Amino acid sequence: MAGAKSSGTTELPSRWGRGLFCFLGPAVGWPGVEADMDYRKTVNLPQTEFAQRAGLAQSEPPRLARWLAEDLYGQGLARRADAPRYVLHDGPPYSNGNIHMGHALNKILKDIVTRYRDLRGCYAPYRPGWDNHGLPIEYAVTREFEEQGKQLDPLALRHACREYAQRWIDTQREQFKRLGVRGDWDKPYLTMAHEFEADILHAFAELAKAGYIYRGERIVQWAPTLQTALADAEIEYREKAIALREDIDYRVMRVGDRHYMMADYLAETLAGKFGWTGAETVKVLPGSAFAGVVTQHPLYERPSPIVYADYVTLEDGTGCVHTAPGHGKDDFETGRKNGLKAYCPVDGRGCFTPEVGDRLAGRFVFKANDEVCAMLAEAGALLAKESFAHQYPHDWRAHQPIIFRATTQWFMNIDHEVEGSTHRRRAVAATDTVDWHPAEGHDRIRPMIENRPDWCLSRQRAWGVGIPAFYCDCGHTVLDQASLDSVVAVVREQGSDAWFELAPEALLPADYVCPACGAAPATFTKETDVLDVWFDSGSTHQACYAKDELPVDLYFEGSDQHRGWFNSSLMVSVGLDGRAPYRAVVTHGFVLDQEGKAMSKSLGNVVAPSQIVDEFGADVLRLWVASVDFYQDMRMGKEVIARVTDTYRNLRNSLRFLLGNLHDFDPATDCLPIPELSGLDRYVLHRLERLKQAVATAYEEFAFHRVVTAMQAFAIEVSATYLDVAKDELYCGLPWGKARRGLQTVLYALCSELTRMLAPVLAFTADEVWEHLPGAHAASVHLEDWPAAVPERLDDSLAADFEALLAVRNQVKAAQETFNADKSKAERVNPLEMAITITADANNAAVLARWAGEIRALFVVSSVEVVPGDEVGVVCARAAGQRCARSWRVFPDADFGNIAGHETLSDRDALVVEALAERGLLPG
RNA sequence: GGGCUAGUAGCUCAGAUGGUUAGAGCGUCCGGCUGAUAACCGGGAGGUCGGUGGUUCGAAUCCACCCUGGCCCA
Repeated sequence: MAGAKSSGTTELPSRWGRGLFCFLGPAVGWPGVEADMDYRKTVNLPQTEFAQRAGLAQSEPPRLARWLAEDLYGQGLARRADAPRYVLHDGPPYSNGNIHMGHALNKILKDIVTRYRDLRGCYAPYRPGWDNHGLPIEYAVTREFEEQGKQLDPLALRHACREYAQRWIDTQREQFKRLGVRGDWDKPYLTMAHEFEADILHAFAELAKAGYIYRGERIVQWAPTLQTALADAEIEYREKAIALREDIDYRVMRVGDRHYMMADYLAETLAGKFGWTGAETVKVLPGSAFAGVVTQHPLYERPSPIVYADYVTLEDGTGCVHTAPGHGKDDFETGRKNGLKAYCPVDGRGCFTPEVGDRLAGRFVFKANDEVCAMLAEAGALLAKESFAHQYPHDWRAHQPIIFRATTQWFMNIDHEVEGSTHRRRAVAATDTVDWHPAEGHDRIRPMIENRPDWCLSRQRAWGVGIPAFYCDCGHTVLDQASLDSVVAVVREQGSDAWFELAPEALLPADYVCPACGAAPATFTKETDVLDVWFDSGSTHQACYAKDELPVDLYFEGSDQHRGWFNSSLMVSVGLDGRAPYRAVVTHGFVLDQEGKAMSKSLGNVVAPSQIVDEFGADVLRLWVASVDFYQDMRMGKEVIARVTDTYRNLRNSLRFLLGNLHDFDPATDCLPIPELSGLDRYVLHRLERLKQAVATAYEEFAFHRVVTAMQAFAIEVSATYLDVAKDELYCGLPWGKARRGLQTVLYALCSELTRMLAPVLAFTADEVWEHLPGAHAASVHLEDWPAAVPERLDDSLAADFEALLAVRNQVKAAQETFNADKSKAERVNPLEMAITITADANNAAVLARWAGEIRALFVVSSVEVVPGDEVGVVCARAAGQRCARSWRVFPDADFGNIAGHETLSDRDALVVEALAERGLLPG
């Protein structure tokens, strides 16, 4: 209103005066008939600039920009320079694509951890990283160029991949920053950085020197479309009808002049399928009777021995399963047990080689099935064919069926013998020293290490760190200390492109010659495989930390990383340092949709973090992250976010109310010592102290949902049992009086401490609260310390009393409801205007008597009388007396209207108004 | 197909070693307040504890099987 300004503000000495009256309307006569309206202006209502409605989507970006401009992260670390270190090592996301909810969850969880550790006084840096090499990027880039009709040579392809990776790093970096994740965003670690590539190579070189690395024949999962061997992680399984099974087993039957053999159990069924009539059983033999029998291949002049394998079943087929050791993992194992060679007449494109004859040569294996069937039929070896639904492995990029090939690859020997033990046993033992959260994580990774195969490190790709091996014409493979050290040095200088660009003699020491034949490097050829990207990420701890900084305190990733990063890092670390690279590992589950289904593009149920951030703000997303039990899978959807938003608003409003009632409070001069506080004040501080302990424990245990649950429950409880109770004194009491200052002392403690406790989660909002908090404090809540323990606040006997009082209070509330239940609206009595009579047993009566001075306020009624009885009972009535025009409470006649000039006020209120007048603090 | 894991009110979570009518907060409904107001206070309703069958005097808690999800693997 226009008059507000013209009326002016009285020049006042106290903060209180400025705060209270700056908004007052035009001067009004005093006292007068319009007194009711005027008294309203003497009421000390909450004031704060802290908005009720957050508008986070708008307010967060500028706040974030300020943090970054002021290098809040750097400032925070600087103040902890000499503090104990707490290092969380970031698992690098792959630099490809926009971030999804899983990324957001992971980064926010890490941020909560580092912010909490920082608050607790640790030097807790966070250096984000990115995983850059690898097939997905190479594949995407290759396709981009293919669409333009271009094909790149390896070096040009690598450059394009590098640029592509860098673009996504920049995009993801901004997306992560927007979540409020604090860290060294200007100096992330990148696995494609030259130094880093050299470190990866160094890790490989050290393992090679220690004898872990070998080159061997191995069945690999080969993606014909991509023309590469794939890691286990790059395989997915899809249903596909592909199987044709050929036979041998139990019953021998004669049909015409031919004899057949098949599973006895299936014989009748099969006879029907084959349309046999008059087939006679010649003999039934146990499978074991065929040991050593060698058969003739139906198509080629080749023997086919009979072997045993447990994957033969009687569900389908004939009980006789074609086994090709060169083309399947199970087959390969069976072949190995029986000394069979891995025969592999298939090239890298997935096509048959000329070995198999003209009819099949050059044909893609999956398209040759019909031809193979035709050949079998012509040979008289095909009786019937059937299709079966069967899970078959597909590559994860092109989603095409993979094939199995026996090829030459580089490996890490997991059973390498070390110090009288083996690498595998040492790795398993290393997991025993790690704190796994949840504990089942240990049960999950242990069998994976116990059973994992050797690590195939080779990838037939361009975008990666080249495996630094040379081959001499004499047949010798060069991979020794001198050659390795030399290549690492060159790569450290020039990046891993050097491996692809330079000739062998430029990569090797000047005087290097083949150790076997003495030939000069000029005749060497270089290995063309690059390292598996899991080796890159498995080496990050080697690249990011000095030996004396390992192991780091924490790895915190999705539970899929038991097989991934936790595993690969462990392999490298145990190999090089003989121990795990982490002291503790925390894992989280996956983000599902509202119905509990995995999010997928095809289901159309994907919720992107940007959707939540743009509509509700990062703090709401952070609060969601903190409010779920992340050990399990988490659901995300409309209802979930709506509830989180409610929680956010409740917390925000509670803090706002605290701030609003501290507008005239200076903690430096106005705080009261604990003994001078009311019982209820002290009870609330006791509760705050207990909350602080519980919340700290929850943070320590990574149980952030317990942080949120406890804090919200506390906010609700305090709001109903304290803040609501305190309003009369806060608004109407003597502003500088002891009672009100006592309340404010507690309110200040609540605001200051709850905000800091919330800061790791509500990074933005806590910072905003801090701007409005009175008194001296750091510029940002993120430069503060965790609220110190105040043992003097703890008082269990006081707490017991107040818990009893609150139990009585519940009965009072229920009685008040009953009292009004069957009354018309006009007859109902506002609880504040009730006089209640409490019947109480001896124990409760004693407690009520002990706090006689506080129970009227605590029960938020006009008067309380306690009478002895057998059990607690409450009787309600309309209070006798008069309603104060200022405080709206009903006072007994004796306490009302006795102050001249304030006949419509209680004596308490009248005296407050007089006191204000005395100090010249009245409007007008 | 194998390993690990989950399924408690609409939502998010509690519910040692099996034992009174399974709890909390939010939401919902009803009421109050209108001096925290797109707030605040009070009260009520809501659960066959995924299903079935067992063990037991007694099970959300133990066993078996099944269903529906999730991660990893084959």
